[in-house]
Amino acid sequence: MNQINNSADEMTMRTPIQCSQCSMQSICVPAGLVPTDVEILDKCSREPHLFNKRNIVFSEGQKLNSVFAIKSGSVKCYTIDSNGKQQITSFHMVGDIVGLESLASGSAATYCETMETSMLCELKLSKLFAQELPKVESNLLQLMSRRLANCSKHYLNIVNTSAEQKVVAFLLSISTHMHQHGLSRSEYRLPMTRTDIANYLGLAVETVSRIFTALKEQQLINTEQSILTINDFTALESRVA
Amino acid sequence: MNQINNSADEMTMRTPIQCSQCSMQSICVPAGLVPTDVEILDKCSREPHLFNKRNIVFSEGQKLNSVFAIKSGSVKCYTIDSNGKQQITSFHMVGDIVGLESLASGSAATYCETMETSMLCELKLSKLFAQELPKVESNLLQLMSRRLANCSKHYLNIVNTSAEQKVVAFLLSISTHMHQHGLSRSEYRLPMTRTDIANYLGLAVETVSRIFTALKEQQLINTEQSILTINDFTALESRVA
DNA sequence: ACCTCTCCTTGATTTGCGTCAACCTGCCAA
DNA sequence: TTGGCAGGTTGACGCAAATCAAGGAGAGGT
Repeated sequence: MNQINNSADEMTMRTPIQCSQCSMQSICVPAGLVPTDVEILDKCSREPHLFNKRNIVFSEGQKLNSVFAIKSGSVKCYTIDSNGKQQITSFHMVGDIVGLESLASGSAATYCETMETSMLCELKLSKLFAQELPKVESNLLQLMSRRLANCSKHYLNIVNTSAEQKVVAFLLSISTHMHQHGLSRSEYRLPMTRTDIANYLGLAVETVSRIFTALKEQQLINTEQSILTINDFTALESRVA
Repeated sequence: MNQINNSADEMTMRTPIQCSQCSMQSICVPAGLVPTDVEILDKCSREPHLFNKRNIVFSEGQKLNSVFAIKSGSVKCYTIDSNGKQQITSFHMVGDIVGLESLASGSAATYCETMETSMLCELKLSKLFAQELPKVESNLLQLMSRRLANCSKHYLNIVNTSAEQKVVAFLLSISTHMHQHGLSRSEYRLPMTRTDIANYLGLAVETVSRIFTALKEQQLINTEQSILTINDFTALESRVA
């Protein structure tokens, strides 16, 4: 998996290319996707873009009349505050749709940057809405409703919890996401750096690092390279309760 | 304003009644509402409910095929975690729509409780979607998109800021909401208790109280009863930057 | 080979805020 | 009148996590 990404990183194209995966719709949609996501991903107009690691998909304030479906890879969304400090607002991985917050204003609310080589499908809103598909809006509504619910959930993880609880809840939430998308929930790649995690959770890097080592010492998790393995779900879940 | 609420508090009806405001649509919609809100509020089926202070509008997990538009008053949404602790996820005031998070799952994601005597219009989703109105979904989409954006904003206020910044940002965000709804941005009622604010912001009550006194000592704000007055916007805004 | 840069880790020290405790006020009921 | 209760304020103290500091490992460039 790492190797695939690394070799792909060496390609430097940023312009839209024909996506080999997307020529086959059946492969395009990961197994286990929830129905709504499938339906929206199916609307993918077969113009997937390949983005290199650390490429900007869109910038804060940029006029934006599309959303992006993540076919592979992962992105982080962040704002830059008045002091120039980056604040990550969300991570998105395979199966996610990015840019929903921009729908109302017509301009992007955050920067969106790939954390690794990624493939995104641009979904033009005009097409989505104007086309024959009457159910897309309902699907989008469902998607956003779920996103709002997730937002509250993340919020709960942030407010009134210890640093350890935040990190554990974070790892478990990714695990859940992976599982929902038909991937292993006990072993997955963590595409983001400790610095990114710390930023996202409102902690210092050092704190995140210390918690990772503590969890490893307790044999609850393992990390090799960027692969995270969860050894004991029940123990972890009891920490966040 | 307080008097009106107090007298209304003495009424103990919880069942739907004819809303005197709603019989006049023009009064029903507060001046200054953003267009989307107006359009959705107009769909209000003229069956506003009067809720007493501290009434439950809906409960977590409850089957829910409606959203609620707040005509007057205010509510708090909260979850109860496994330890029985209440965690407030959002406050909503006049002009807001509550229950959007429940749209996908069909059951309420949080409890919703009035903080004062309030009038809410129930908007049945079946009606909204089945009816002639083709634009409602788009409007709802816009609304949810904006809500998502707000969610991120609140998140930014919570992560990586001092207790003072959280409180100041909180006060300013309410000020903005009031202003958007045609009310005074420099003087408004704070319907929630210090305990609620602390819970919402992830702080201790004592901390919130100390910050209020500090801000008062610096002449930045004033509080009499539950009326909050903002004396110096620029000074406050510089604190959160 | 060497340097630089990013990412991660660990230790020592400091501090912001939570916790505990006490007290005041206003409201309601007996 | 008294007592109970909820909400708010203030002070003293302790701790969890930020900050400061240093060093190691790996990747990439010259």
